[in-house]
Amino acid sequence: MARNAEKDQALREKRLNHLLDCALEVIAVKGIGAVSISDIAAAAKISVGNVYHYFKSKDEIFDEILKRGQTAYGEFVTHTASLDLPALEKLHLICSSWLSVRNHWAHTILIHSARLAETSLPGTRSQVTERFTRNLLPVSAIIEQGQREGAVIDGDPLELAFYLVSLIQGLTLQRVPGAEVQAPIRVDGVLKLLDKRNRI
Amino acid sequence: MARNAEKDQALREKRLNHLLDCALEVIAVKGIGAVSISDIAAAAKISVGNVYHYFKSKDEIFDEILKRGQTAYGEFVTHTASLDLPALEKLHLICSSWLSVRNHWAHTILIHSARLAETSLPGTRSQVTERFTRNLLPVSAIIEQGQREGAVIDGDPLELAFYLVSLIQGLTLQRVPGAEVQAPIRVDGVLKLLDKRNRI
Amino acid sequence: MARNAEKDQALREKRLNHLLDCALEVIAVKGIGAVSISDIAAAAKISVGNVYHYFKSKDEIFDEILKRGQTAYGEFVTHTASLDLPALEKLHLICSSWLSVRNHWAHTILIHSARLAETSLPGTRSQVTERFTRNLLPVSAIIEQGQREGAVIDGDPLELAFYLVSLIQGLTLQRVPGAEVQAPIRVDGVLKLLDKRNRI
Amino acid sequence: MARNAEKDQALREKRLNHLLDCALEVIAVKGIGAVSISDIAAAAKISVGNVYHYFKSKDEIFDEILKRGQTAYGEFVTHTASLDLPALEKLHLICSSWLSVRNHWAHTILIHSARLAETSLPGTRSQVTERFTRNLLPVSAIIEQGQREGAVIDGDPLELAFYLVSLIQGLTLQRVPGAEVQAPIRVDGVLKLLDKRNRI
DNA sequence: TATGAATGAGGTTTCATTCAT
DNA sequence: TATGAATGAAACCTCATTCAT
Repeated sequence: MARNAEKDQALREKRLNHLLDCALEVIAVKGIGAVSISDIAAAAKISVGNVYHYFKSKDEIFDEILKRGQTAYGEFVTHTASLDLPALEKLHLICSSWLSVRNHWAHTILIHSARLAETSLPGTRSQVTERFTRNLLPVSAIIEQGQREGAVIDGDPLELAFYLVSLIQGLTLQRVPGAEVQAPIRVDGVLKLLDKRNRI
Repeated sequence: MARNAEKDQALREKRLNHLLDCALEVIAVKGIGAVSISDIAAAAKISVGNVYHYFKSKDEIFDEILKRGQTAYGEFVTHTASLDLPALEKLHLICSSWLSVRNHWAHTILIHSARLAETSLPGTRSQVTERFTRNLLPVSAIIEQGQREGAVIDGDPLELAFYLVSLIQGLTLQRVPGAEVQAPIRVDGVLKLLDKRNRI
Repeated sequence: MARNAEKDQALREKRLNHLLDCALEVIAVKGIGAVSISDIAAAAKISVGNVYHYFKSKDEIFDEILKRGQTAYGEFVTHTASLDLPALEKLHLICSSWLSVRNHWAHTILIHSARLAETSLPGTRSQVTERFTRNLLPVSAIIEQGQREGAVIDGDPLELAFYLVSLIQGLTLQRVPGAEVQAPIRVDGVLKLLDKRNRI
Repeated sequence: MARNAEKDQALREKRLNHLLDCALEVIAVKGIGAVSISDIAAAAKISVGNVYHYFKSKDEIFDEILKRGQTAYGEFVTHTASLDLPALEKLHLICSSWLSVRNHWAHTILIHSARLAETSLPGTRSQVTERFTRNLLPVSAIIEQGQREGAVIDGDPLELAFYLVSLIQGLTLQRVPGAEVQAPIRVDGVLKLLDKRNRI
């Protein structure tokens, strides 16, 4: 009668991921701050009380979403950096992915909300920031590659990476549904800011 | 007529401004979303109920702060644009002002929070966005001037202005107290992204 | 320089009456319970604080309005009773006045609201009831006259008066603006309930 | 599945009804307008917050009580109308029930309060009035029967029903605890107003 | 008398979290 | 695990009344 412990664990993992997916979805729709536990529970079609069998608190849910999102982004950037491509093409891949996928949008919102809010879990903010900083490194490496290729303007690669990512995030925030700034956002346009060649 | 109507009005105006200043201050410290009316009242050293003699609702307070901040910024940018200076120097003035003054920081936070939150006042979000868009125009004019001077890279001036402002805002958000990204933010570095000459 | 004390008193009386008129008006529009002191002050175009120079409390205002209304009604009924007319014509006068004049409507509402609410002034309810009961007497006298004339059905005159007035009040309540019952209210119809002759 | 869904639902229904009963009780004692959610919660011996698990707002509670009361009254009147009895006896049943049962009294108060107050739920007032009007129909039918029997005076049956019900309600309002009018209320006396025979 | 700012108590409502089943 | 009722703290807001001018 006893279940396989391993299988149980896998099942739990799966439900947990489902819960986080639903939470992110509902955050994207209602906006963080307006999202309650019961919203999340309803989205995942489980009961309010049951949410607490998977997470200790609401903040832990947000923490987990952030961790997942930033980790996935970090892996994507690291992988992109390792490709055999010119630097500008790599950056193009990264920027267009970031600006196009809806989940990235929600994550950006969450990252900034987590920073802006007085979240109760003390570590959240510093962890978010730390992961953010760590994720700058692959981008910085790409930029360094671009400088070696003569394709990217001079300057401290980490600083430039920081500017690029901040710009992308800034642009993402201009696209909040219901408050879209009416100005074009084009990846090519953004990358020209770093492009050394077409200036002269 | 034991009171002077004109003086009363001036007094009211003064107290109202004081209240808004205190509110911005406390928002800057605690972060919007964590700020309650009683926080604001305590900061201004008046009672909670009295706040409602000056504003109909919490949202109206935020609206007013936003309006004041964006209007002041708009005037500053417009004035800067009208100076008799090279474009890059004008941009330098704007960026360093924006990145250095603490109030600007709080305003940026507020602007984004107003967008991210499901605020009840229906017009808030669109008004914020509209003012934001309008404030792009003087920056765009400066960039156009810079292109005529051969100092700024080619491209649609409004688009470039949008990128510049989004970048500044993105950077501002990386400086939330308690979550500062450990990477340098230098106005000169930022402006090199637009600088045509020192690339070649 | 000193004003004439008598004139002062008259002026005060006049302002006081104006205040009460305005209060009744605004109660009629907004409904009691939704009316605040500041509503009344605004209607009378004086300041909130100044209201308290004329009345000790909100309840006292209501008390006074009720007293004025019930007293005026009592005088009207007493006067009507003293006329040299058949009883049914007297009743017709009373009923049509009651059902047609708007102020009467507001007074009826007030009377019942005063009873339904836990008003703080302890005497209010009993005073309202006492005046109500006293005002039944002239109506009762008219009914007695009608019985002597053979025009009104048999029965204790006071009891019949009580029924008639309760009926009028009940009908008045069916005419609250925004919730009017769609059924005809005709004085002739009402009086047929008391009419002895046209039945047989 | 540690719980039984069907049983849960029944339990909820039961608690909900209990809550409404307690609310009506406390309204009857304190008068509507003086009743707060915490009064209702205390009467039902649950916490304030928990009230909101059953009703979205205070107004919804009032709506629900009104609906229950008017519906029950409508069923009672309809049932009475269908009995095999002389019309006057049917009317006697209805009037004495209405005048004697305490709950009816509280309901009448509520009905009128709902009309007098600027309630926030927009439909409340019109719904109350609509149900009131619909509930006139069975009474009207009884009166028509009485006219065929030669027992009830002539006139539009609906109009007479309206008068009768308004009278009953008017009398009910004279019995507010603490403000009882000292005059007899006798069902026989009331019905004589409609009685054709004992006049001549 | 006249003003309206100021207060403070009280009301409604929301919601993260706990708990009995 | 799973449920959703229950709690309690905290938020927003209203308003009768007082008070300094």
